[in-house]
Amino acid sequence: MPSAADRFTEPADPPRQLSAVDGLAQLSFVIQGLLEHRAGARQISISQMRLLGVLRDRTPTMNELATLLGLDKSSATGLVDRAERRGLVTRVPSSSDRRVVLVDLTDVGRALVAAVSARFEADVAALLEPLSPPDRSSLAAVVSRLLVAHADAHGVDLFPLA
Amino acid sequence: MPSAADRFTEPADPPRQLSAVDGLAQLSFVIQGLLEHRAGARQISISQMRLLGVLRDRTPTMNELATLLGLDKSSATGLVDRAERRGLVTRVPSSSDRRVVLVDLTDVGRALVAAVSARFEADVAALLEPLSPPDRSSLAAVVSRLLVAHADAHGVDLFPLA
DNA sequence: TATTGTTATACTCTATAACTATA
DNA sequence: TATAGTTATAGAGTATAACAATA
Repeated sequence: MPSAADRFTEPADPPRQLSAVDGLAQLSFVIQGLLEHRAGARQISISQMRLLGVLRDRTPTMNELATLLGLDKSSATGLVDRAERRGLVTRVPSSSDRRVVLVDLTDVGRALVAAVSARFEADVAALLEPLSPPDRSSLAAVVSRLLVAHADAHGVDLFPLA
Repeated sequence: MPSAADRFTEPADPPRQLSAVDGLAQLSFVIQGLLEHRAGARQISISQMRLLGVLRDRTPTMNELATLLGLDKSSATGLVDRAERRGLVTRVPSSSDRRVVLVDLTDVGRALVAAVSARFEADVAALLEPLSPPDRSSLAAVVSRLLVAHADAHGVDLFPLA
């Protein structure tokens, strides 16, 4: 695993051509870093951002939420507790089953996730800016193919922000 | 931010063509998930994995280590404490300055990071398997260009495993 | 009895501030 | 005084196990 951090100690590193494997691995760290930075600017963790992202087009039960985020029920309780304390989400009792709690975005939460997402996507777009339009679209096509193949093979494995 | 998690509730989702921005954002989550999974199989967190990765080709001081990982000194102390308790790293007193502590991988730590890295890289390689060799190498070329441009623009921003 | 959600508890990870020991 | 590292403390995030309320 060649390290980009090597540039820290070897600044004169000649630009080498990375393998697709190494390049994508490094790129994934860069992109996660962009998200962390944009979310952090609003005092939001990646976990909170994923929570808000999931809620953008859903009002799930606590149980469904935990499954969507790949967390234990008790972890979801804590995550929602902290988000609720900050006014980003609300707990709504279900009318049909008194055991069930639904989780919903507040207006503040919705505005926050929209703002962070927009800035993050702009960052990724800026990252892609050195590419020519044809390069960009062939990259999009190749990456789409990878994601579709991966989703087909693993079903429900991918969990981006939302 | 289109969500891959949508496939959870809409399994019949037709394969859509994602934009390069959305595709790369999602792909970064997939790749981070692969790493988390392989590290987790050895009871190792991403933070511990990054620590071990940094130490693969360095024996830094605590201070250097904190800088390399982008952490506060005190966070590095805790990270190294836990790794040392598990026999993955050792603290070595500096011979030239009695305030300084160097951090080194143990053989166990070195074997662990090698094993996890190898499996993770194989996972990424498997992810790329649907691509034809020419597609793979053009992907490698494009991604390399992005990383070089990003490194040039931001200096020391990229922090993969190591 | 089974399910939904919370609570109790414990551990990792991170940060800030104060401290010790060198330099 | 300044630097290297640790400790004290606090909070987020996660998990397991036990629990209460409801079905």
